[in-house]
Amino acid sequence: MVKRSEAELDLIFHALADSTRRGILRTLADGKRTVGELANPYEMSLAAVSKHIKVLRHADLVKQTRDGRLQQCEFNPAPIKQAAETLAHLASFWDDRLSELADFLTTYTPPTGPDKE
Amino acid sequence: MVKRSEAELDLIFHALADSTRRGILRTLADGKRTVGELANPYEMSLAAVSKHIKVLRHADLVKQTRDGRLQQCEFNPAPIKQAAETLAHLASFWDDRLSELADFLTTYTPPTGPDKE
DNA sequence: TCGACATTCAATCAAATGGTTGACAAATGT
DNA sequence: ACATTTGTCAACCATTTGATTGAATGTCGA
Repeated sequence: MVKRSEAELDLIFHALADSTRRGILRTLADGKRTVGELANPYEMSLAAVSKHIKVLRHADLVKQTRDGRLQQCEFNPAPIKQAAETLAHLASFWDDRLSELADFLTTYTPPTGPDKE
Repeated sequence: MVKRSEAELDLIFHALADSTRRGILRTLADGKRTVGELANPYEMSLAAVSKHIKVLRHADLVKQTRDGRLQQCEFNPAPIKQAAETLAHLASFWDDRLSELADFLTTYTPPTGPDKE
């Protein structure tokens, strides 16, 4: 029942509309990663990946914190809920399942990645 | 379990990343509409809305058929399934609910709109 | 057949996107 | 102090997006 603005949904869906960014999110779903670790699999420059991460941050899908000279990125699933609500409402069903979804996501804690806390 | 191409997901999420297009889909979720009916609520030109619908068609979210001199637009929820699967997988849970979702969507028939069949 | 209606197409434009490179900054190691 | 590592920023470029307007297409009704 979160009051979701259309502008937020724009940011979220736009962030998801790129396979590189979805790939980053899939990696982050497994746990925290540094920007460098996230950039490694891709052919493009580090700066390009950094910009993709910035888009994800702007959509609040990724939280980033400095850890020494590393930037630790963490998946934030909360906006996914908004996206899922939108899809669910579009299909106009499933609203009973939605509360479970919301509960799960608000209590979700990502697994720890290969990095040390 | 359908293995979907990243390119398709690009199209689907991109189509969803615009509030006008989401508005059009919400209207269509209620039943068929003509291009003109869909365009009416918006300030922008008919041509602009026509192009938005084209984007939705390209993502296979809308089917369009000619009915006399009218173009009837119909919501196709199947791609929503792919988007939902992606979100579900990102949150890495929920996979048991996914089959219900898939079943629902593949058998889904939209309600009839204010137009006559 | 003529004209009104419904929609698309074509040309155009400003703004946003996604990529590059090089300069910069912050933390660490020697 | 100085160089290295890690990442961001700024400038630049090509392409795409989202909008407009006006012409073109197709269909119906008189």
